[in-house]
Amino acid sequence: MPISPVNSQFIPNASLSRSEMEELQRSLASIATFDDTPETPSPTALTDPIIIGVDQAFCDEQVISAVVAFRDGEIIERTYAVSPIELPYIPGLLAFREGGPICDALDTLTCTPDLALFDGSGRIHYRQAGLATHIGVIYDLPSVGVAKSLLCGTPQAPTDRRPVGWRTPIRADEQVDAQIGTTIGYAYQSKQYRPSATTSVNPLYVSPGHRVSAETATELVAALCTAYKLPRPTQEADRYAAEVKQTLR
DNA sequence: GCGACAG
DNA sequence: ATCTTGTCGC
Repeated sequence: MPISPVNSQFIPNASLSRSEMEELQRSLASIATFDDTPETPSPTALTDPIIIGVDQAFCDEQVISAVVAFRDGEIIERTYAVSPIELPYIPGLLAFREGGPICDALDTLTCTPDLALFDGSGRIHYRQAGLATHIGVIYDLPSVGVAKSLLCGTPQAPTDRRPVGWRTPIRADEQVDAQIGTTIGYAYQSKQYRPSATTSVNPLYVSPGHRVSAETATELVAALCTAYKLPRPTQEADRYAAEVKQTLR
């Protein structure tokens, strides 16, 4: 059975004003769940749940939103949607640029995912409403945000030159709409840094999207990071989006 | 005015 | 995100 929007009032509308977008984010953040639920997949039993990775590629005025579904480490479905770009990139409003296209792609998925991984932040966001949280709430689906750089918040410890598996909490600071000190995610070293000093590998910034805790989100990403820096679902979605992009040229 | 800023 | 060749290193 396919998934469908549960909280459709949050489906991104690119024609809203900036303040209206921010207000909608505060509203959806208030109903987001940054804790594990009975339906949250267990990081130590990842053979049964269906996990999807979502990522985008851009081509002129269009966005290719790709979704790759996994079960027991195998790809069971791939789908995508091509949508018009309706908004430029604005830090803090990424969901209004990529969210619509992502919903277009998710609505063509035929399987029923138990968890979604997104390229971008979840709770690590000024209003605790990053892309992963936004889409997770719309479908009421457990979701995790995996960003390659930090949008806001402060790492508890310096993140440079850390060994694989190392992590440190990302704490809310004055620019985050949360009690200062709240753990809103983790920096996670998924790949070894270059001992050569001249080149280094930055950590991933993992945060809860919806219905998952920061700790479980990080454990899930750790379990899904195999050969690459990015977790498999996201890595494959990235590759698939690029593959589709070539087709459109 | 200055600095910061997911993709 | 995207524009882009070679090159250093495991």
